[in-house]
Amino acid sequence: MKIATYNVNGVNGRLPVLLRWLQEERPDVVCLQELKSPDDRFPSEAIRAVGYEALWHGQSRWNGIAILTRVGEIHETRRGLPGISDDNQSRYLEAAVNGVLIGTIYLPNGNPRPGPKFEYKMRWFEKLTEHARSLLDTGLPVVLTGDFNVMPTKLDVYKPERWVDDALFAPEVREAWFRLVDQGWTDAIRMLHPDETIYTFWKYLRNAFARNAGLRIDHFLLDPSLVGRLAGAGVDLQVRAWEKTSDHAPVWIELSDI
DNA sequence: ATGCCATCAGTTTGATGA
Repeated sequence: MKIATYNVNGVNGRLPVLLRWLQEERPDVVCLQELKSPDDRFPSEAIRAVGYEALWHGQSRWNGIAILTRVGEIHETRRGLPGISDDNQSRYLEAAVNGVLIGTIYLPNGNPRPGPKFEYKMRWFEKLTEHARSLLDTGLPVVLTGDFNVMPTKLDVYKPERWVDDALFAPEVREAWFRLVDQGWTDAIRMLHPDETIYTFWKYLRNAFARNAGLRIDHFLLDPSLVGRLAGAGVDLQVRAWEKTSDHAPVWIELSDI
């Protein structure tokens, strides 16, 4: 089963790119972030026309996440994190799909740091970590994936020295990441590619993609029961070069069948 | 230190992003 995550930066503005990528790569399950669409404008018909059922949790203008599948049904298990009011920021959606519990995440950016947005990011991270603990305790196969807005190590940042005060790379944010991962999760990309420079985001500015001045902020976390099934992982870099593309590229993992 | 570019709404500039 191939599972992908893609921060589309506007699902309606990005629709041609999204549909082309779905048709060319045919991932089985897809998590989307930054829909920037209210629920009643989510393009479910266009997505269904290329073979995918969808579950979405949008809001006007900002945030928003979705889970797509072309294998079986989507059984929603949660929208919004426990302990975080989800009334005005749609950032977490969870569903059982094809025998795996999938939580998709759009973790707050947190800039500027310090400030209320950074405090919100840290609070959100804490609540995610609490919920992740409860997911591990179920013993079910679980994938947590999406835009975590954190570069875990300096290998994940072009020019790390420029990012140490930023809300995506500040020490306390990386510490929060490792508090989460050290519960027993596996960073799937790093497990298969421990030493490679791998980025998933490049600013639109200054020709950043052509210079490979990027960040690795879109991640897959696997619970222990899934680690043995991890058969591949990568980034669909070609998509980032298309016209009217997102500033993120799609990221994927392959899980072998049981 | 800032802008660099791009999304959205909706009318045109402002909030947001990373």
